Amino acid sequence: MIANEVPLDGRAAGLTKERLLVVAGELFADRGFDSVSLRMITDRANVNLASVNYHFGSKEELIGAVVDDIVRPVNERRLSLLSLIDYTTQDPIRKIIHAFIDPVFDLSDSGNDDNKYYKLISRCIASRDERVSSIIIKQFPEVLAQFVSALTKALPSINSNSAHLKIMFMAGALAHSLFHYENLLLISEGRFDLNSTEVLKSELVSFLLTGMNAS
Amino acid sequence: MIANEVPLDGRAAGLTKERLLVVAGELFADRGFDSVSLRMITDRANVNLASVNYHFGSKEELIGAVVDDIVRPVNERRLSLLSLIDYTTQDPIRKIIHAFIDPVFDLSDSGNDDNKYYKLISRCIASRDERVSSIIIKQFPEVLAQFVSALTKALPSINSNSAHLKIMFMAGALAHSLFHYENLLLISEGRFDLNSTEVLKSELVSFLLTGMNAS
DNA sequence: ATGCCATTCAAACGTTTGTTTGATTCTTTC
DNA sequence: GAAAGAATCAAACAAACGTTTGAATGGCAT
Repeated sequence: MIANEVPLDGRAAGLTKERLLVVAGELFADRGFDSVSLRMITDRANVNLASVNYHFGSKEELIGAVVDDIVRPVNERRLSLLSLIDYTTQDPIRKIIHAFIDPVFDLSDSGNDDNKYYKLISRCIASRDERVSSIIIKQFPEVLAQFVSALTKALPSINSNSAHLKIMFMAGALAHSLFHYENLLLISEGRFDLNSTEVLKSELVSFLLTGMNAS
Repeated sequence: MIANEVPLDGRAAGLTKERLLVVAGELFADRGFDSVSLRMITDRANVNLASVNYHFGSKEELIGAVVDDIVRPVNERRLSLLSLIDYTTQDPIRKIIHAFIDPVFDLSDSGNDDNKYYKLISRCIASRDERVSSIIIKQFPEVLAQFVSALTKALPSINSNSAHLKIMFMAGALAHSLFHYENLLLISEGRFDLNSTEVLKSELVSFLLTGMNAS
């Protein structure tokens, strides 16, 4: 029966779990992980309160699943792009920068609801929450090390301190501008012609590009 | 009686309130505003639980007082330094950058406990917490506008979009690197010779300096 | 149809949270 | 020194939280 492939009622396997991930991601994105209760999530997802603990075990593991779902693909794509760089060609630094930021900007290319992914990923990148950063921290030293190594190849004269710091500057500029992008549109009413994040991205790239080559 | 000027017991006026601000600031700095309960604060400060509501009215107002205490002086000093800039002299951009970041770095010049102020102010700058950002937001549009204006004077060819974004990049790089400074020291054991934040600051300045002049 | 397993459900659990209360203690003022 | 006011205290409050429970419900193979 082909019709069974598209179940309509809420009892279909995997549907509740998926819906929890989506709704939790939306709420976490614009209210933070602490301020969102399980009841907010389950109410909005039209599922029972207990289903969170049934499918994920605890709220902490739900947060972990949401964070991992968005951070892991980004970091994997970063390392993948980074490994493709040929340092003998021109402008390897530009490619390093794109390897770092493109996977983030590309998050909402495939679908709708732009700000959701942007706010969520920037919350993860710049998280000050112990529970979240413990997940990020597991992946980031590897990512950081790879980008430091890449930067050293592209700029042989750079020292380790400087390379580490510049990666942090890049991460900070990315996360901060992405998270406050909405606010920026509101503050300067009309003066911004940014319907998409294209302008933000190109400004960010040129800003980082010169910064990486600094002294 | 001169001796009365320096009261020794806990009943002296203003002492409990002051101690609450200090201890709350310490705890907020490295655990965030949500994760710290009033009982943690009052226990560590050796004061009664009810004294928070007596002196501040609510937890939210305590957070507000702590945030305001650290953010307001920084922003005032920023605008003060900014107003002193002579745009006919050389390197006005460098001075703009210093006007933005120096008041933050200077926070712990006067006293001890470096990381406390750094982590707290960076939590405020890059806060994703509604309660905190509502306090920051009140002051930041003015600061942002002034720095955009300054950047426009120093770089007449820059457009408004670009200027706004570059200030955000600067704020993000500052907050992120300052907050994760500890972690950075841990990750690269020994390789960092940064006993102070001097190296971080000078790297940040040269990074931002070239970035501001980008395209 | 029947038994089985996964899922959903309403309800309650114990804990922690910020807040309030009313009595008590100290300081200040006359 | 006694009254008045400010500050501290132990105790309790109601609300919200994450979690657990046990029954009810669904699909599915036999």
